[in-house]
Amino acid sequence: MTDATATRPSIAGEQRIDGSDLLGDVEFLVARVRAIGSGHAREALAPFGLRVRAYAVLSLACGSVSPTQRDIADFLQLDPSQVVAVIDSLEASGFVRRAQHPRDRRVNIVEATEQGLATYAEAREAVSRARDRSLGSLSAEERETLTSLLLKVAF
Amino acid sequence: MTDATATRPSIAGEQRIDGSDLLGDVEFLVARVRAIGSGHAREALAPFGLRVRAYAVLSLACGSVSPTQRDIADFLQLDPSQVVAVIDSLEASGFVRRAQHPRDRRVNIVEATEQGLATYAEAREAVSRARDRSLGSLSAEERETLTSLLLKVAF
DNA sequence: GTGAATAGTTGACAACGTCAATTAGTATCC
DNA sequence: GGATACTAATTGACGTTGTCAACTATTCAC
Repeated sequence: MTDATATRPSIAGEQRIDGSDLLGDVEFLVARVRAIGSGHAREALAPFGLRVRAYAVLSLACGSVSPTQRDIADFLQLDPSQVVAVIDSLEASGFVRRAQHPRDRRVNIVEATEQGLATYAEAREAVSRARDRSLGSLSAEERETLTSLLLKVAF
Repeated sequence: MTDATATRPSIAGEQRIDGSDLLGDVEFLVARVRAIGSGHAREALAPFGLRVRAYAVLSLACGSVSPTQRDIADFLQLDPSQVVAVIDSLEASGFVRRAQHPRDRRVNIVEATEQGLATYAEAREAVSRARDRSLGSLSAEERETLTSLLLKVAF
């Protein structure tokens, strides 16, 4: 009776699931870690009226080079139509604006407004704290290692 | 003209996006890696009539202990109603069946059929090859490290 | 200048996530 | 042993996300 599983009806003598092959499956683990992390990030961003997706776009808009919508779609691996929706909402919130490209009238450049920059600075802190919660089981060195390995896979 | 970016209209003298803070953001990287990985997995699983989600459930059903639907929901972090839908489709395909729990008639035990086991064995290989593509930039040792770090975060 | 390609936009549709309510069965507590 | 609380599975609703095709305006290439 020392086992918390005793009250739940599983099969074969109250034996728990073992995850079989999935526990060694990087893709499964990545999906699970993402679910955990984006859940925390979502909570952290809610007070700012931002979702995870919009935060990522705002982050790009706040970078040193204002991106085009196409840049954003490529970088975030989004369909261009999704970028439209996110920027519509960010623009409605007053965080970014669409500006003309100097030499190509097809192109929109997404610039952060003052308000967008200020909000991003705060949101960034909140996300950072959320990250600390998600990665609490890792040492600083492990975090570093994880980041660099993911970076290799991601690009 | 040696630069492939020269044909695409970006801002500030054809300078590319630098990703700003996102490149050091574990959550962003995880999301991106997941998108890449599940894309490959989806392609690999399509010939079997399986989606990524259904493959994960089938994997559990093919494990040493047949799970209950509740076990599956907990392990995959799904709402119980989503499990219903996935098992409905797996059952319609003849890959699993719902069996009675010996001591609790509320509970369904999800068992793989012969066909389910056979299909899983093949699908597993296909997923493994897809994984090799996704993780091609990592050495075997790095893959091992990545897996164990993700495991620490995931559970 | 004509034809091919690209940026952004709109709309449609399936898949996914979340939540509330229902039904059937089991456990608890008096 | 009977009322009460809890749990497993299911259904249905609703908003979000992912994917795709089509369209317009503009630029590029020959």
